[in-house]
Amino acid sequence: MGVIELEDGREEGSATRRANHALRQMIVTGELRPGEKLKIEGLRKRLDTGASPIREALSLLTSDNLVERKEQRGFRTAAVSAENFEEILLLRCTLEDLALRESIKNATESWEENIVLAHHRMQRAEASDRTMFESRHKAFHMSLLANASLPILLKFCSQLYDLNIRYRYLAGNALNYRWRNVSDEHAGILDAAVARDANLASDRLLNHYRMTGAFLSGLIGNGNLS
Amino acid sequence: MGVIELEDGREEGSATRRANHALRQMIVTGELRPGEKLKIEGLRKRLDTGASPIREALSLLTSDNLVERKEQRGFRTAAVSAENFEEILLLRCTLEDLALRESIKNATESWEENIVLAHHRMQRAEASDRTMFESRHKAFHMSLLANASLPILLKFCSQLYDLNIRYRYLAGNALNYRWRNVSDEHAGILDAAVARDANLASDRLLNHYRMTGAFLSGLIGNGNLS
DNA sequence: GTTGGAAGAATAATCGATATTTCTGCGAAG
DNA sequence: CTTCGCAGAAATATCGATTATTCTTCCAAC
Repeated sequence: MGVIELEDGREEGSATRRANHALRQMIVTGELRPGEKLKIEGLRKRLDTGASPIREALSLLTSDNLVERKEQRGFRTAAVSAENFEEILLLRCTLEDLALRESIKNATESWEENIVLAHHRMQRAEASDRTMFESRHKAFHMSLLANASLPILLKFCSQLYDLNIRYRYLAGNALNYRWRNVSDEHAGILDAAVARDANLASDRLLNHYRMTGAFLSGLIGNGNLS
Repeated sequence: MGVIELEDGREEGSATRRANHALRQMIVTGELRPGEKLKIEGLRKRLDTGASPIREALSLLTSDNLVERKEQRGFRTAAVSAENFEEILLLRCTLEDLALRESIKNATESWEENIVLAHHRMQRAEASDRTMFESRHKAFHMSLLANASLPILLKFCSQLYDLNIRYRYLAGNALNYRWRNVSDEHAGILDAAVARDANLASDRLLNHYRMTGAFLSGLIGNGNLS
């Protein structure tokens, strides 16, 4: 399969897929606020599509814990809370530890090349816009895990990643000043993974999450979100 | 909230919810075979409803890993494989261990009563029909975990439970002869949980899964499914 | 001043029909 | 004998409209 692709091309695919991507992005970035009512008619016009694709996309996002549904009274974006954030952090640490170790256990040359590449792309984007950086940041983290032959686990990790990054967006620019250290942390994780040292890589990865997590927890505790 | 409810009442709710339950049940029990094409028109007539509820339900089940979708060529039930089964087993052991320990950590009197009750109901159903037993078997296992204040984790566990039980249905009646011991295992898990001994409860629970898992793995390896 | 409830508006859920894409089978070319 | 490609058929995806439910407002009764 060679090298992983770069561009996403958000125009391609069915209306349902487009709606799914667009809505996920809007929720994750906080363009749709937590707990906000999601009226079909409004979204239909906003995304210039029919009601069916919107409803299907919302159904998908419901299973991904980004949207909540109440029988006969529609959809709204998932609520946020300190407990929810703590749970996401806990699950990420548990599941990514497992996935990363498995991924390293199966290490291959092409996987190694892919994580180096993903890391490079993330670094290159760091100066430019947030959306691009976040997209590549996710790609980097997922690439670390990608070699675990555990598709369900990877799906859980991807889901949890999206849930987590939403809190980062909600915390807004208060987070920016930390990015310098984060860059070192990423390099450290990459190095350990390339060296195929599972213990070190996992330690660094979990530490990376707990650092950012503790920082975000502080913000959340002070009522800086929703 | 008092005591947990018994009957499910599958007629209530919206068409989408009904379709979701019905399709989930049909896939889990193997009435719809693994990899089988799911044609909207056919299901529409079978469940006597419109295309929209069917599509929404299938979208939900896609996120639950029971249905697979390919762009512009519809839905089919998820494939089964030895690897898939092993992954489900691994994830169940990891996640239920976490959930059970957390549940016991938060132990309360009403939770304790609920697991005793759920266990009793399961035992009472054991002689009667399979569907009823399986429904209560799931209720029992989920009740053990229910006291963990980790809703996302519980959702994952519920999802994995459904994925797992599907293999049990596929293995069919080859499984029946084991139910005698399984009954003892359940009692052991319940006792340990009531005694709030997290280590013992988790050991017994995971052993319970690994026993059934090893047995099923044997059948799967011999090509007895799909 | 508060409560209860009915009429109307808004919205969700569902249906039936259409447009678009994929699948199937058959015949012609190589 | 195989491969290619073009109808015709089948199925998916999507739309627009209808039905059913919930929400809101306002007025009357207490």
